[in-house]
Amino acid sequence: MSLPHAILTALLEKPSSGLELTRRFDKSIGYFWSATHQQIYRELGKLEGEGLIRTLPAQQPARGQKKSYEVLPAGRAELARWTAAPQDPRALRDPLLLRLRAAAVVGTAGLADDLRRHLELHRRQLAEYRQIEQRDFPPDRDAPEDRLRHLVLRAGIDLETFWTRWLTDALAEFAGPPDAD
Amino acid sequence: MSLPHAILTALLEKPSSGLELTRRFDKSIGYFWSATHQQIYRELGKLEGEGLIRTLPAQQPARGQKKSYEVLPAGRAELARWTAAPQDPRALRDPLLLRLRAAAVVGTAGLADDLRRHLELHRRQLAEYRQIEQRDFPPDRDAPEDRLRHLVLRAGIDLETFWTRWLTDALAEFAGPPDAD
DNA sequence: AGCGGTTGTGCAACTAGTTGCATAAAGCGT
DNA sequence: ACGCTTTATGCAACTAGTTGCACAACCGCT
Repeated sequence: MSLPHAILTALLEKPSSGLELTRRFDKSIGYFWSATHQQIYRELGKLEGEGLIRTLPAQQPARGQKKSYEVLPAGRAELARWTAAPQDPRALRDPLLLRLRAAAVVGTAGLADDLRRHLELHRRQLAEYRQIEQRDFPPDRDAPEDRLRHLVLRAGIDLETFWTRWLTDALAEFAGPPDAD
Repeated sequence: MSLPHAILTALLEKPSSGLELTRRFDKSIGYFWSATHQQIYRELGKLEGEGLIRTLPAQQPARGQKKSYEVLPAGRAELARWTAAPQDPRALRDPLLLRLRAAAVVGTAGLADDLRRHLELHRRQLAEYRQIEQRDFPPDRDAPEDRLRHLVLRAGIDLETFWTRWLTDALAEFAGPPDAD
């Protein structure tokens, strides 16, 4: 139930066409709620049908022609409602942890390489987040709503930090003590 | 593509019926890969059809009667293959972060209560993990495959620690500076 | 003018996961 | 022997997300 609200948020930040949204979902909002262009186009149609958004006037185009959307008052209200509504925290669900658990049963052969690759990817993501932090959230001025966005970015940074540390530990476990038996 | 492998891992650790698996998925493996009994029954049928598991002999029961499964050599091989195969890290996807981002646009009214609730839930989960750690992984002896399982549990502990800290920060953000405008 | 890449929108079919319900057997109290 | 609860398996229908492809318009090149 999150995708429509992700789109509403993105559209409130700036009215956009489907493709523009898709691009923006490749960064920013997409960092913690990714979506394909397919999902986005479908959801835009649905939201329009529900009267939460509308195409910017001065256009009624067909295929292959740009179509920009903006949020209607009903859409903003729905987003506010959703934001305030209680929701259960999402359960942790990670295939990598599952793989480690499986490796405890069938052995760790061939795993270390992929862990190293993951480590590298998480390091890169972390570096990207830090760069965004420096660019968008300089230490001094901090508008009230920027503080919230900064908080979200900090979550991303801390999570990537966790993964790099954890993967480093895991690899040490593999390389370090191959004795013990 | 993870559920079948989660089931294979669980069955290798101990042959079980569908219901027993469901219960075990409410803890242990389910802590990082949850599944409903529906998914499990369906997947068991599929895995049996593919010759990766079989019902324990001495039973050919119907509805309402227990049916236990064990992993066949082909199943173990498939699990080993999957464990060693490279996989991309799963993208972060969390509705709570989305909500904070939405709140930056439509306001934080009504949010703090639910954040407090989340904080409490994460604290509880953390306490539960720590208890399991004490029970199952005493500081001295550590069998080779227990080290891997311990590593996975540490990931859970660190992630819950992250969430409790982050939620505490977020709440401080709400309560602390209601000035600024 | 015509070809080829890029931009932009979208359908169809699939996989994964969830929810609600049906059904059967076994244990237990009376 | 009867009904009630618990244990156990499963079907059907749904929502969410992914993948592969089609198609139209536009832009630039030659």
